[in-house]
Amino acid sequence: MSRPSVIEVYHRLLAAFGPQHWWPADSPFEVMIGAILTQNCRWQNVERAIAALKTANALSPRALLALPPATLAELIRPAGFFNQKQRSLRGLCQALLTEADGDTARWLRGPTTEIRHRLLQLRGIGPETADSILLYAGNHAIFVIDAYSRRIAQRIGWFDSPPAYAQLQHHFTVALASNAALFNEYHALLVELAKRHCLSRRPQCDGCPLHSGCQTARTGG
DNA sequence: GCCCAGGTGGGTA
DNA sequence: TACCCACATGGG
Repeated sequence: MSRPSVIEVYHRLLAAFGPQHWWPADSPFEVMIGAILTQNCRWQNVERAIAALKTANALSPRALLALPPATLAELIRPAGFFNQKQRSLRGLCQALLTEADGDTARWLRGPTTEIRHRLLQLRGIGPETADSILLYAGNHAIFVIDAYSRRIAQRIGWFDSPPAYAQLQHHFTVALASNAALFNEYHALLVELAKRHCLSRRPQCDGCPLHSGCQTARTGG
């Protein structure tokens, strides 16, 4: 099988890695914060930033906004881009407070497309961050696309040229039942695959569950 | 020293 | 629309 289907890839990854139990966070608000902090940054560094926020008792919209911007920037420094991420975090918290009295679950309740539109209006929140928040904090059935899923899709051979965000999202969505738990698990498995095997920029193909189905394997990478 | 990491926004042609 | 670049830290 040289070009596995969307479903086949999912089953292979689940069989190889097991459930991933994402998102690693204690609350929907922590998911939202993590989604911004992880932008172009290793998760390990995000964990440091979140730990610092916890120590500062700043893991609520009100508490985070109460911090001076410079203090907030200092706390999240390990996650990089701390000046712009500090602005993004404050903007998100401001929206949560004014539109839902700081109640994250309430703010995320409602039609997916409307909440997504609102998220995309906020500074520092693009399609991936918005969809991560919708799926992992709000339990909305929306498929998250990231750099990993793009590389994976291309190396499997689903696309000849790099697909646009919406194009790849559509590719997954039409092939799967609209199910938040499924989308959650699938995206987490793709990230795990990329980190562990042949689909990162530094290919290590030994033991890759897609070994017979990705270009890296066929070209000996 | 160099490349990379669970992106986003602004500028230019 | 399609590129290019700034943003910044920490690990390999």
